[in-house]
Amino acid sequence: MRPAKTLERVIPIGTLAERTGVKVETIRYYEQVGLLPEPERSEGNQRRYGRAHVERLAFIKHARDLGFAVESIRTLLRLSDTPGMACDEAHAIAAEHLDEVRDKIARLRSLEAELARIATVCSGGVAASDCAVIEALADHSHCEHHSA
Amino acid sequence: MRPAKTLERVIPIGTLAERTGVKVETIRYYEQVGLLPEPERSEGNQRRYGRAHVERLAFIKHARDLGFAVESIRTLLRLSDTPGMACDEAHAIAAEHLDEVRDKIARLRSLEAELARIATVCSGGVAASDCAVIEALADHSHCEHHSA
DNA sequence: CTACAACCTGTAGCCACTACAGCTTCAAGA
DNA sequence: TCTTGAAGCTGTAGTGGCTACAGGTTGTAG
Repeated sequence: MRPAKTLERVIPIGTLAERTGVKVETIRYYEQVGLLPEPERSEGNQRRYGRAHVERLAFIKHARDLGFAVESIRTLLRLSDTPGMACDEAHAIAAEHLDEVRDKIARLRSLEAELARIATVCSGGVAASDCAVIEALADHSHCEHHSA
Repeated sequence: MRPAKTLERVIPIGTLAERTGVKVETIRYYEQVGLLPEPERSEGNQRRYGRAHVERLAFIKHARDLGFAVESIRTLLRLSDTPGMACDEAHAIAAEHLDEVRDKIARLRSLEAELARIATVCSGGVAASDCAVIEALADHSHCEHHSA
């Protein structure tokens, strides 16, 4: 007897989407940009995926969720495909991305501080000519933040 | 005698760019999407800006630096143009944006934590088959983070 | 008057999708 | 076996907020 549906050896794109949490259109996009290898096709030209695709797409999704750029993921996948290759490069990509994330957090925190200041002063209800939000945006003098 | 160049009443786009820190192309873009009103033109069809444009562009730049979407800025500008209008809306926009920024910070912090974990374990030099970065991305099991 | 920087318009590209139009295929029920 | 409707297909265009050209015109200092 054949295995239950959720354990089948080849699955269509919709099932792959469900199983990985990646949308159908996004899966086709990943194929188009060369992240996901082209799968076999049914007689009627529909994509049929196997276990390897599920794993690879899960890898991609995990990396995307962590904010890695598609270009970085391409490199990470290449590294994971060549097991003899040194891990230095993967480590460098992760470390660099971590730096970027930390930078982004720092910048957002300074935005948060200024926004909080602006939003607190103005509690609404006043005429716009006196609105602290508008005034704060119009007047750049007493703020020391930097461009994004 | 005429005033010094930096104090002139009408300025070309390049000077406006210098004075506000907004690139020439971006200024034209803001005009195109209706954030900055169309200025007068010279006889030769070149844009000539006045004091009001400098102020409005500074407002826009400040708001963009704070991460406000162009659409929000459009509303904020409209509010600042109608001085009788209540400030509630401006306050709501700022408060909502502050919420978004805080959300973003929270999400980035959880990314940071996982990236730090991944990057620390793997210090490079090992073969990719044993690389903690690759493994962590391939194996989703011991991580509880959520999609972006 | 000449040279050259600065300006002009319009279009295409960036990232990582997302949405749609207009078609074909698959699979389950009658 | 036939029908129906969900799911699949390709290709194109749109998102946001710019940025980067190409190929021309204007402004201005020497």
